[in-house]
Amino acid sequence: MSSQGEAVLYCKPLTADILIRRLQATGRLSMAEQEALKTLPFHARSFGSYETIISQGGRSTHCCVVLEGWVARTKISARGRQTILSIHVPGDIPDLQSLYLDVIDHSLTALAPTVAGFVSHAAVKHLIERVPQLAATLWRETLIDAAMARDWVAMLASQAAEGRVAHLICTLYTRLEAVGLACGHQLPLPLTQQEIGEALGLSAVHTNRVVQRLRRSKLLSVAHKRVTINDWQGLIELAEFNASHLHLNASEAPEAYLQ
Amino acid sequence: MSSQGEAVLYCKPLTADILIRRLQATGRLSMAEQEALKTLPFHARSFGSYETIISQGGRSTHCCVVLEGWVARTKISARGRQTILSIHVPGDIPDLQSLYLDVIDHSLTALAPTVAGFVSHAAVKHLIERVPQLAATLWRETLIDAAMARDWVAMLASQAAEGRVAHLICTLYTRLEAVGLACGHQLPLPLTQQEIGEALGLSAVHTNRVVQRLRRSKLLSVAHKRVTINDWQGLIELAEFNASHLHLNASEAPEAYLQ
DNA sequence: CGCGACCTTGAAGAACGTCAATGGTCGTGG
DNA sequence: CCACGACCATTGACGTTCTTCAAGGTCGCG
Repeated sequence: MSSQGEAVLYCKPLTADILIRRLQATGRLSMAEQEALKTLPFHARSFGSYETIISQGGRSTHCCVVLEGWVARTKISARGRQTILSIHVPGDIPDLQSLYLDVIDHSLTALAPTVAGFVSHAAVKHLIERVPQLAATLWRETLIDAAMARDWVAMLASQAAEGRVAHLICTLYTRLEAVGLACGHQLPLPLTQQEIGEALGLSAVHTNRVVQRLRRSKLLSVAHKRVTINDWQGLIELAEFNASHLHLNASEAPEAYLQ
Repeated sequence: MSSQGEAVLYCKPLTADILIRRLQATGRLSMAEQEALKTLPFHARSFGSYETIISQGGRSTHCCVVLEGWVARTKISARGRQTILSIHVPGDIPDLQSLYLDVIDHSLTALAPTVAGFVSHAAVKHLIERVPQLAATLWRETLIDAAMARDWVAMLASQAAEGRVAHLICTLYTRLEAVGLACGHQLPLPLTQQEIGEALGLSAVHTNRVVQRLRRSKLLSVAHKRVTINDWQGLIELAEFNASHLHLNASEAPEAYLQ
């Protein structure tokens, strides 16, 4: 864990907030659970773009919650080529699995200036003993993470480049909206086309051409690291996107639910 | 759940055996856990090739353990094309996630004559209340499943056709070996080339050509639905395969662990 | 024997990768 | 304020990989 800024906080309202907001979006938290979460002691730490948050191969003693910014699970192949396995936004806990799997098989990298909160495994384990219902909630969270990975597999195996890019935009929008970080079919997107390619298994050049095609066909537009979706329905159809695997409560992400 | 044969059994030694063998391969089960697992009541049921075990979109009340045969998670896209999300062998619990996610976002299909054991969610939940350590064990099992999905993502995003086929063979061999269903670099493989293609995002024709190339380069040979790996090290390098994401105990799967 | 399921082959074209060069934008230092 | 460099998006040309269509071939099984 490399570091820039650092501070110990007993859950600034704001930071506990995003985690609770996320867990509320995929389930129902009892008051007891919310109170318990607010007692979780964690360190907050800032990372610059491309800084490594956790490195592959290590053993970790803490779980990391994304508080602000963008994080990717990355893996570097033997041939030195980087792959992005998943992309995480505030409220996600991208290494919750480290609670029970000691060796980390991928790195966590900041894709933009990011603030992450670190909670020790011991604290989490103590918490779920004290509030057993939270064990189910957190387990469920890892199951949703797995469902997202399977959805990603389906996208890679069944879609050509255009559908993949469309799918990426659809998921990111839906997930950001669920935690209140996007609305009105607009979303921030700090990724470079190179990185989008690394996530989708495409070259940067081809990614560029595909993005241009999506713009020309009026599905979306891009400006200043923000994407505007001009034709949500069209994008969903192209992507064959179905948000059900995100297991969001019905109130959020309206359109995506109408199959 | 369609059905052929059916029988209620209180854990035939043989069937509890494969599940325990699998859980032993990825962790350590205490005697208490083993005893508890043996009390789990389940139905066994047989399925013919291509029969659907659980259909997408339904809600499930049971978890399904593969006792014999081959099972795939499948998804049918809007364009009617089937994708295989993952492949499961005896000892796997391919829908353990249904315990906390009520809507199933994929189907389970038998790829060969298969026997599956069904355990009600209620029974599992009762079990993990009684033996809390089993909750961690089963949670961990779902985390390994997620790690496998991420590995699959990395393979699809970073590998060309030859590497993908090599990777598939490497994982299947390692996993079968872990439960004692393969050894000596030979494994049963009932999948058609069409299905291998559906799993790897390739057309059946191209899959065929790639398999031929692997045979001509002496990496493996195929006969009577059995694959013989002639050059394990070469196959691993081509596949960039690393078994660490399977989290098997070091004693199993020897070579794959070096590197 | 004949049928069906699967594997194999060829040919043409679409999708995608690589290499290399150009242009745009932004922040920084002079 | 301008020049510069860094980083990113964009473009063209060319080669490779992969898909699709269509037509055999092989093997096991009724």
